[in-house]
Amino acid sequence: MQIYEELQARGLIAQVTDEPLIRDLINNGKATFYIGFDPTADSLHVGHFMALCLMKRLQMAGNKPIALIGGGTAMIGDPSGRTDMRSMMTKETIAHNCACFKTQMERFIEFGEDKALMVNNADWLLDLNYIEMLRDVGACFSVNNMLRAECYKQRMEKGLSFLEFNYMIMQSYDFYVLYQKYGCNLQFGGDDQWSNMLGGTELIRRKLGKDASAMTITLLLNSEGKKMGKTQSGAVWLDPNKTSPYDFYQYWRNVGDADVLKCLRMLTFLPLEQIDEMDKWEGSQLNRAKEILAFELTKLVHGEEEAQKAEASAKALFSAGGAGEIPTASIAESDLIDGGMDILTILVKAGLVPSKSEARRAVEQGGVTVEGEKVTDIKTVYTAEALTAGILVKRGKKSFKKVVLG
RNA sequence: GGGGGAAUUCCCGAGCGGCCAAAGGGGGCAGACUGUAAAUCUGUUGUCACUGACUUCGGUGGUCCGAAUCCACCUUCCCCCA
Repeated sequence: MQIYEELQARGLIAQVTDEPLIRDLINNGKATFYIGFDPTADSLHVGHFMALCLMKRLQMAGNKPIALIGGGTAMIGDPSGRTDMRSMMTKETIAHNCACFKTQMERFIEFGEDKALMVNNADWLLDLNYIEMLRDVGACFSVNNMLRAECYKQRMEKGLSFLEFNYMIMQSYDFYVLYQKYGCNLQFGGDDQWSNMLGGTELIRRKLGKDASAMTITLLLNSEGKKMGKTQSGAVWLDPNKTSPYDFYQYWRNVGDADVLKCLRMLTFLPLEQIDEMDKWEGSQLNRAKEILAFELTKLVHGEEEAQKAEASAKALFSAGGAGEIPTASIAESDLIDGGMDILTILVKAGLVPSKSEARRAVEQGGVTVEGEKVTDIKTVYTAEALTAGILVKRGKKSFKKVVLG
């Protein structure tokens, strides 16, 4: 099975401009492709991870990847898929985010001569002259067509600023620059980028009379049609300081039954035959598939060692017996009152709840356990001795911390 | 440029001088049931020194014994006309 067919079988391909052409390009290693990442946060998240995996897959098939960091486009803000205006980011924030992206990407993709390139569109976008730009490429865009684009449609009701309206032109210009500079003949991106990407192929056709292709990756949606990789507290980050490997593992361990197989196909590098085999599993057997999914992804993102730790912790906590590494929270000696600490303070200090009120509720509702014993009194105090030895505090079914003094 | 409307707690959205920490829904969290799933039911959902106190209703001032509610100015957004 060749790469294009594999991507298709994994359900990764959403839309393509010209299927036979793209198939030929990537199956024969003739593509120089780019994916853009706008530095809107200081860490990559799961959505980016999919794109990086795709880069890797294509690279392994002999194609040349270009990772484009949108230091310039981030100054504008992509309106696609958003119902409200993006808040404008300062130049400093953007620069910082670019640096963070760069270090994270280097862990996944090997950059260097003849391997993969990393470029920043700030390098060409920031110095553009407005009038020249308008005359040069502005004439190639039809406002009528742009307004018909899906990504602007939903913003027509809520309002769309001229600034954001220009995003498509900037992204198209990127493709045009990369085509000329590096012979980049293919663009990848999330499916929400489709119209922006078509803008690029159109621009290249008009300006250079050449054909360039575009292909989008299926957005990872759960069975309810919501984007995956998001929790109530925000995105699932790749940065271990923002989302710990354990939490990362747990996110995937807890995906719904209906989504496991799709995630395995789209996100892991496991052979398709193996995944098809798992497809036959049913009911509680799926738990095994979830474990595999969580382990594989944690391994890809944080390394095998961290994945094993996360898995061991999870097993230790959810099934009796077996000691794994449990996330630890330490308490300072100075926080003790009269040589001890009450349960509410412990919960807050351990980061298991955001406030004492919430800690109180958790205890009152019977959701807090210490060393396997349910805590019923909000005034329960733990002595320094007990804390020095370390106590296992459990809040709800899925949050745990080993709390230790020192 | 002219005219009209809006800004409420995580989100949507009631409230229009005291009975408002603010209805209802969504979401979240916890409990029951389970398979660390889904569905369902129950409780809960500003903070703290929690039968009480404190800080919230875009911002700043003001009226009043008392303001999310009234007034002034400012900021932002939406709609209509040009």
